[in-house]
Amino acid sequence: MARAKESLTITTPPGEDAGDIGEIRDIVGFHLRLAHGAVYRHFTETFVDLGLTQKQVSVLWLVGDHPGIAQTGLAQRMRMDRATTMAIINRLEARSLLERGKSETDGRKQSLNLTDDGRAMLATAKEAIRAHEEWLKSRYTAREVQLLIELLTRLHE
Amino acid sequence: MARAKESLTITTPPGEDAGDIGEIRDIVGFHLRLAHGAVYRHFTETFVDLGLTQKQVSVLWLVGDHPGIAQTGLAQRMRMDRATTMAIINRLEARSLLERGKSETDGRKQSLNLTDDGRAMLATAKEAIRAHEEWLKSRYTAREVQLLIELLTRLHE
DNA sequence: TATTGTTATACTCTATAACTATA
DNA sequence: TATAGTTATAGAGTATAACAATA
Repeated sequence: MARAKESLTITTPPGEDAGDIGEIRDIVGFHLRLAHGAVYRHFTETFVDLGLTQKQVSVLWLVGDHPGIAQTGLAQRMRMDRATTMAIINRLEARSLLERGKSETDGRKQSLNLTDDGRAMLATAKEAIRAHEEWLKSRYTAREVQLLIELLTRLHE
Repeated sequence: MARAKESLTITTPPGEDAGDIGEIRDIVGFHLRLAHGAVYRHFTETFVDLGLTQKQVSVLWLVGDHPGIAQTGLAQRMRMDRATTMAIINRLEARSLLERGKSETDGRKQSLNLTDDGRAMLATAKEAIRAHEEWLKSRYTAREVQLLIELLTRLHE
């Protein structure tokens, strides 16, 4: 396992005990967090006019693709718990972008659907996503994009 | 550009307008967010006993590697603004894991250093990080790990 | 003027716990 | 008993704005 590659400044600082596992630059989780943060910031800039967050766009998109989906269905696809899902659905419903209905097959479940405003918003959001993704993909070849998606998928599947 | 690969259920749902840019599964940002979330959750489980977050561990690590670093130095390395950095430093200082001092060369800057408790905590945290990283890397070959780091680095450099 | 630290403020995400209604 | 939704609560990260001290 490669380590201490391209060290920035100090490799063995004073006061370092045992348990040294190398440079922070060798930690995958560190790069994942920085990369996520960078993409999150660019996303926020792109979407500041629409007033939508990453999560909200994902929910709109999934509800658009799966009309009548229940909140638990969303939670599973987005790896969120019920309370977090509630908070996001509440905000989108308050803005009249989607609406809750009762499921016909299971009285416990909700049936989520986009409103006309929600569909229009989703179409606009997808255009913004396209620009955002172009910015993101501009640093990769098409093959590298596929590779990155495959590697990332292994982390959340 | 490949699209509509391994579609889950509905590929062309009713009510879909123009501006369709493909499946949400083709969006790099979507996978990046899910992957980050999965790693974040595992990290939280690993660190629940220590009571440290990703950001807090990263800050301890960087301060340990760069004794006397200023808050702006931390902010640059972690891509945070000053206010966010303050909030994290405040929590760590309140737990006596690091301490603020005045810089000798620039009266505006702070000089951050770990306390003895902070060094001990960092050593423990690095052990936990090692286990966390092994869990993460278990799904990759060594070459894929290097590749993933390189691809992620292009997003935040 | 620019930089650094600080404080105040606000929003989002995340998670836990407890409650209600339904299966 | 288990599942789905709901509500309340809390902590953490993120960002903006305004201010004081220093360069």
